[in-house]
Amino acid sequence: MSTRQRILDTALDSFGTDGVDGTSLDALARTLGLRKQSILYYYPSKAALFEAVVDEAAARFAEALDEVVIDATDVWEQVEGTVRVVFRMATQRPALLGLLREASRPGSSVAVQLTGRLAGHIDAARHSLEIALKEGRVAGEDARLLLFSLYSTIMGVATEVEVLRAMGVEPSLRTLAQRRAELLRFLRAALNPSTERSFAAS
Amino acid sequence: MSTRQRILDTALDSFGTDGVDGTSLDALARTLGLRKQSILYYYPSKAALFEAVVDEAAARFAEALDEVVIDATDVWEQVEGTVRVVFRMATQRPALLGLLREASRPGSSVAVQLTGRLAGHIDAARHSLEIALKEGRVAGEDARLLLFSLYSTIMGVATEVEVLRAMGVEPSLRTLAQRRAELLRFLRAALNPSTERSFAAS
DNA sequence: GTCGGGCTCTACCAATTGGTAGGGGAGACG
DNA sequence: CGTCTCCCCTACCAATTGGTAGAGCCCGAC
Repeated sequence: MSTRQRILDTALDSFGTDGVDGTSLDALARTLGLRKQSILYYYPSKAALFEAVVDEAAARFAEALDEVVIDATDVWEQVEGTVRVVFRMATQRPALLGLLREASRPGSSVAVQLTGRLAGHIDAARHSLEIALKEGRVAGEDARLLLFSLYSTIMGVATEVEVLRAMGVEPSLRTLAQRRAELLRFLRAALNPSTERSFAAS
Repeated sequence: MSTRQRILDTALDSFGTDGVDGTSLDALARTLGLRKQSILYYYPSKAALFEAVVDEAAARFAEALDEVVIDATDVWEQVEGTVRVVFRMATQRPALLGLLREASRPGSSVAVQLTGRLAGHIDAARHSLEIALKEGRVAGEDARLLLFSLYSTIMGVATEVEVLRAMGVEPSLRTLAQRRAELLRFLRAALNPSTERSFAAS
């Protein structure tokens, strides 16, 4: 792999795990077996490197989601596929999800950039949600807000490991399957159109 | 307000907004109209200050949740109340939620501390969920995982402002009410016990 | 008055930060 | 051979980092 790509990869892991502010170019170079100046040769500044890393992460995320969108024939399959993709990432490359979290922090400088790269997928998802809503195949009022709720749930369940611990569940491969099953059940119930308004308080 | 408390408050806002690594003691002191050494007089190190801030945030969060738990007579009211509390914080003190997010980052040194402080509330919530599950009043398999899903959804919807923007919704007071209504509808549907397994794929 | 504790300050410090300037080696190509 | 480009390096920099040492000030108690 080219040095340029190695830097990008290592930076993604480090930024996604320790945060951008928590990662120094020196430390990054050390784990790469390089000097900091070699990093600055490829990327003129730390900010530029971060932007490149965000682009890389967005590209990988989009790429993984593409499989889902292509195969899926309806909304529920898309949700299921997205959960599959996100959970795969959570085990194989948690730093990638951490980086998305880092880049989408309120007030982040790269938030616009990140969301721009994923705009196509977001639009597609919103569109199929809109259709499904109109046809009464899923429950909800606003496709955008529904998509937002779905995203929050999936990403939260996939990444909030410490919260999971707080609930008394130690993260492991065995509990991961359970978590996924429970998440899918949760989402399926939330999208189920047949029961709107049938569950009143108390 | 005492200087000690002022430091704690300002640090909470700064840590919650810019992150711990993104906040220097010098900058913090500057916004306080003090020298950094005055901060270090009250808190012997930045790490100690962070721990104190985490405790403070946990206490405020717990305090706000207490109102909910006291009033609530059933699970759904607790969920509704929690959403109310979290959304109030999201508008009145977003940095507090930001700090919870910061403190619960995977691998965070203060994660144990934070979750310890909230253990009582977590246990109580899990307990009432367990009872409701047993009595068939809510849908689900595992109370802990269900609580985890609920938390992820609520916190995500309340804090992921940039994602919301990506969905095409500009955060404002007007859309906030919509977001909350849609979130409540989403959660209500997800918890609804009457429809388990009635929504198959396709 | 003066003593002492609580509080904030000035003065420093070594280490680390992101970044600049430029040297040198190795291979491609004339 | 020369030289040009690509790549990684050493050397250096000013600014900032968290943290130490200790002086001075205010104020209430004795």
